[in-house]
Amino acid sequence: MTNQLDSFFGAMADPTRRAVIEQLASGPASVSELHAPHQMALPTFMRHLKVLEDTGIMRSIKKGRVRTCHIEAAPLIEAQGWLAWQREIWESRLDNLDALAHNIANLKDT
Amino acid sequence: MTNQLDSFFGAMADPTRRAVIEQLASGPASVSELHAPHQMALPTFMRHLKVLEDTGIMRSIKKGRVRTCHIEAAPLIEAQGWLAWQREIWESRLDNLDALAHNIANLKDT
DNA sequence: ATTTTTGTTAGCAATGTGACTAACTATCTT
DNA sequence: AAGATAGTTAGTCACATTGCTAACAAAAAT
Repeated sequence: MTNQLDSFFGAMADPTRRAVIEQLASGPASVSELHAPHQMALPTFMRHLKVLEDTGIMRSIKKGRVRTCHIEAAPLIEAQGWLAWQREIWESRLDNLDALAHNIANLKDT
Repeated sequence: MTNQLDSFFGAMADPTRRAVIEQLASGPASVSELHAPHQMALPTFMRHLKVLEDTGIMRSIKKGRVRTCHIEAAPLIEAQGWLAWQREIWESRLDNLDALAHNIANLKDT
């Protein structure tokens, strides 16, 4: 029962990592470009990148001394799917309750 | 920059808590009903419920000796929205790349 | 050939997380 | 009134997470 979702949500729980995702969403970037907006020390930041890469949310290749990072679609889609699925279930349930309420109202009217 | 998303994703990072959400999606349930499918000790399980409640994903009321839990829509919607937004951004980017690739192909053809 | 840039490795400290047991309270049931 | 049921509180423990600094390596620029 330990899905991909575990590590995905874990990865997204950190604001720094979400910010990296947001930045990467508009195109690939190098480590230092990604690091620039953040206050923390570079090694600390690298650990965040490692988490993203280990989860499969991000991939990177090193060319010369520059490592370029880019986003990977699959995990985001899976997680969004899970949430959408949950939402569908409880929304249909709410609809049923709503229908039930209407039926009761109609009974009153007749 | 420390949104609701922080605690939301943190809450969803645990399989036990996701299982609770899944169970709650099909209707409210008591603490022991929610606990039943899980091996862990009750106090441990209660902590998971507390996390869900603190995050606003779940709410509960106690009547007599039974505490009944039900799901709360807002945070799930917000998170799904964030993911959808991210996805839109990189999908449009991929579309652009695709269009670019086509243009290049067309240039070759002419 | 130096120096600068870009990233990496190693090791440490503080805090957070998820699990447990034991003991307890409050509410139904009998 | 006694016992069973449902949940709670308190205290402990191991491990993961997130931050740091210092020292290092490899590539590019001068």
